[in-house]
Amino acid sequence: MVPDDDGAFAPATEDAPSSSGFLDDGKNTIGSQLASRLREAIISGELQAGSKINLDKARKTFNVSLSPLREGLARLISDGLVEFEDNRGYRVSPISLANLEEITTLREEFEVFALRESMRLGDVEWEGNVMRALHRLNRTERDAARPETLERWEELHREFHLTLISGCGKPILLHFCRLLLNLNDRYRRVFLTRTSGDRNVSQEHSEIAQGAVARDLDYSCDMLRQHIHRTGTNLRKHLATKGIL
Amino acid sequence: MVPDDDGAFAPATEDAPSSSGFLDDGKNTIGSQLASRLREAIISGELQAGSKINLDKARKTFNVSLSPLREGLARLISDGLVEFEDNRGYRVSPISLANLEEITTLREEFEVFALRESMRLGDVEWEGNVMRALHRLNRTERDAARPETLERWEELHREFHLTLISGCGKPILLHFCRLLLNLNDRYRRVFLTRTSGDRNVSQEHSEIAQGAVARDLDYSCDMLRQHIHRTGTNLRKHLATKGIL
DNA sequence: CCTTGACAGATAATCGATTATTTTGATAGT
DNA sequence: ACTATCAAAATAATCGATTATCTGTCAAGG
Repeated sequence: MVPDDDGAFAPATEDAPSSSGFLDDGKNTIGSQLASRLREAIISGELQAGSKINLDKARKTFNVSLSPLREGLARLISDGLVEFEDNRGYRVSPISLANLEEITTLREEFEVFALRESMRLGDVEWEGNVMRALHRLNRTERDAARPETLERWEELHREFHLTLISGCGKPILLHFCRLLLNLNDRYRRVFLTRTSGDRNVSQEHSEIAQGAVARDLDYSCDMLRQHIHRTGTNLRKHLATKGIL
Repeated sequence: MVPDDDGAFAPATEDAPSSSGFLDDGKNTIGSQLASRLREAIISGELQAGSKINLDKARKTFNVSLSPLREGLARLISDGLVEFEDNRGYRVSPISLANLEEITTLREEFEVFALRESMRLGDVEWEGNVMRALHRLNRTERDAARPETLERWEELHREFHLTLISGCGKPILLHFCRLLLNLNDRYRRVFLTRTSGDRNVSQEHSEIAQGAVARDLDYSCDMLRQHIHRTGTNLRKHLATKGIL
């Protein structure tokens, strides 16, 4: 018997760390694979926000049948990246200033709460994971000229933020945070190819992580909140610049 | 009748006040209808927590084909009521002490936050809705001997809590709260047929609502937090009594 | 005994075709 | 011109059958 399953919202077995992939990495069914491909397509902006998803075209594009296509789309609904209406089909969730602002606010609220809980409850392994995630992130160059570096950086950045709060022992909360991070990343991927000049993001991450493993609750939480807030502000500016309502 | 969740994080399509329902209330496709029936079956405990959902049996029970069945189940995954694993199928999300405790904690955190935002941002219409929801709830008898009254009460209770926070102007947050309320209601439906003797729940609701429309932020939030906390404590006791691990 | 592997039955995933619903576009009446 | 109406086309939903995967059982070999 497995000791404990994590109730609702299990950690969604994320992609295996490329290196030691002897454990079957999920992604078995066509539906799953589609979900991944579509998720990437949406977050990267390849599929435009707000646009309708025509099932027939999608079916041909991906060379699959309706069933797995719907299956995949259904998962993206859980992720908040796709919306659905009976008899009207699916569409990519629209973006808006209000939506971005809500995401930022909720991240400040929940991610910070989750960090606090992690610091309160996290064990040594959690600390180790945080430091590793930080190191890997800071060692990765982010060159706007080479898209593949951006993609890699995004992945590690996401991983860092999730690791930071992974010690909180609250699967549902983690699920919510993962969701918000997804939603947020779409804005960054689409609107921010480079960091604003007046920020040293690496250092921000370091400060948060150092504070976290040192269990300096107030400091670390405050840093994280500011980090999230700054990103939100930057994104808002870029959204305005590129003329989104 | 409260229309069930609108798929993704839709901008809070205002629920039609039960009376004037001349507008087609959704529930069009078989998939949607199934989702509702299954949701009710799970929350009411008819489908036991943790149990496997055999597609073939379910297909026969409900007299439908696989496609809409999967469709319906997919929505319950978004609701956190069903879990899924590739090639292993679906199962009703298990319950546990840890799960209940997390739900309670998160409700205290999120729902209170949403209430505060509602008081900060809600307009007069919101106030009216709150008072109406309170009135309807308090006017409804809850008789453990007659299950239909319990069901009705649950519906109005859920409606009250959602209305209370409906003024916050944050669709994603509302979605999260609705989800948590769903998960929480399952515990209450299964384990609490009557209110603990030392509580006057009607009065608790009244105090919260009165404070809310009076914009007494600290008071109302405090009352709500205690309200949620007490329910959590009661449920925990009953869980223990009935011998759940 | 315990492990390993192969078979068979159960179950989930997918497909191609069919049915239902919505949208579009043309036509007739005011 | 403007709206209403209806048929045709586009699109979504569903079905029944087929294929793929998993799970349990049992026999052979260690």
